[in-house]
Amino acid sequence: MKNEKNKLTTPKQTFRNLAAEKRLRIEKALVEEFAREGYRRASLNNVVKRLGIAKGSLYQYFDNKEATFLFVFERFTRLVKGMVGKPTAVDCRPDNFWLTVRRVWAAGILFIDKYPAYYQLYLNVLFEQDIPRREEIISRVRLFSMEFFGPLAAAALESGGLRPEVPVAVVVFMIDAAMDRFLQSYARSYLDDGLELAAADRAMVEDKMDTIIEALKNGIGTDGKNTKMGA
Amino acid sequence: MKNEKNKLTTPKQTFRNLAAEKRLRIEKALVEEFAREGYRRASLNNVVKRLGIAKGSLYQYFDNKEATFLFVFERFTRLVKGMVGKPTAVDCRPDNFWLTVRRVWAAGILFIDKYPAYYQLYLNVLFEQDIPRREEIISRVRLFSMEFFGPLAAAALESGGLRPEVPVAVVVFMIDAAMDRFLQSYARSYLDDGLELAAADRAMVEDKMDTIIEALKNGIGTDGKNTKMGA
DNA sequence: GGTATATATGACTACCTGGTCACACGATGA
DNA sequence: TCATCGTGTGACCAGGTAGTCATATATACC
Repeated sequence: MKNEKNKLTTPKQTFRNLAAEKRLRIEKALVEEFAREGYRRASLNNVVKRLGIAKGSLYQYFDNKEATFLFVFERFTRLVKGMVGKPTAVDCRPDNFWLTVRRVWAAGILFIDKYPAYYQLYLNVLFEQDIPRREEIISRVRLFSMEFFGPLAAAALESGGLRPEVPVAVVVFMIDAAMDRFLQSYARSYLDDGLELAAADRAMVEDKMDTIIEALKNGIGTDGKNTKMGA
Repeated sequence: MKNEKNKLTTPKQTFRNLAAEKRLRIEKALVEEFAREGYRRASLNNVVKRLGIAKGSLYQYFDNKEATFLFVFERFTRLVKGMVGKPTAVDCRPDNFWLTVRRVWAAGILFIDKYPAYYQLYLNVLFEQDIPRREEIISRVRLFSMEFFGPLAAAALESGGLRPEVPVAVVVFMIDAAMDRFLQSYARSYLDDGLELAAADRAMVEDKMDTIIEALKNGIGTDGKNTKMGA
């Protein structure tokens, strides 16, 4: 996990020679365009127009449209790993599994607040077809969550923190499903079914999150009370 | 709920005069195109080319691209309500809440098997921007599920089938989140995190579904055993 | 100054899109 | 035979796209 050399793409030298300020301005314009329009519909004409630079310049920075996209997506994965990796690296011993879940979840909310365009970009990637190197791209994020929660859940199961009759894959599935849907509802109000996250303030959002985590933990039904105690 | 007159759109008379066989051929070509490409990128040029008819003909059947899309989406909602409405209308008394959940869920799986292109179309609608009359369209399906499960869950809560400290909105949220993610994983293997639904046969898929429903009911944790009994 | 190199430019191409429209076709009825 | 009418046609239009390239400009070194 140390070799960061397996990049998706590298901008041209010309781009790397640019002043940091200009580089950031270009990156921002690109991510905004891809976030708003998705990959296919995004227009580099539009990007250069808003940036006030010539079309040819952009092609001196990147080989083609695909390269611009892979560049901003690479930045996205870095931002994600920076925000999710940190709060969980502190203490992720198996006995506080749910604390970790809560922290990752909260980090997701924070990420959306801080980088809404990047999250939008990610959603577009998830559900648009013909994205360049799609499988590779998605697996970089999805499998990150899977590889992250998987071992954690396995350890929690081992130490009796999870019901033994529920397979680890199902545990990860349910947490991921609830978290993803929650964050999607948070970021895109029209996907909200009744939680009304868009209208809620920070404290209310975290409160709803906690309610859901509790419901994941304890279940929402009453008629299946055969909770076997593990270890 | 009886007046079916509030249609999204109506094709032109010319289309309605067509032989049923040709109508179906056109509908099939349209839904396939929208499923594969989403709304914006879908090409009517492509559709007429594959159908072997002239561009002008299509515009004698529909006013514009938007009308073709709304037409196929309308068919989708009808198909959905036909498949989900039926198995649940049989007996949806509050005491078999989980049975209803299971039936709707299974109907979803069946729908994907039977009309994969229509489901794909739906996913595209969910996550693409600038879809014509988007909010109206999404609410027709999303709220269908919400308005359907909401009262059902409220009744189940009333009769003691659900834990009283979990709000109805959270119950609906969790079931919807798990079900949606499950169906998405089933339909699009690249969204599958570890359930491996694409490689599973019918019995295995239903088995995994049941495991998840059980986990929703009873929870996946062991440390929160304060299950109050309601009524 | 001069020269070489790196960067900026925008008109241009080739191609695609949704939509239009003048016309062709064929059947029906007088 | 002529006229009408519903239907089928595809060249055409305006406008969009990704990508190119000869040219202009700025910078750096001598």
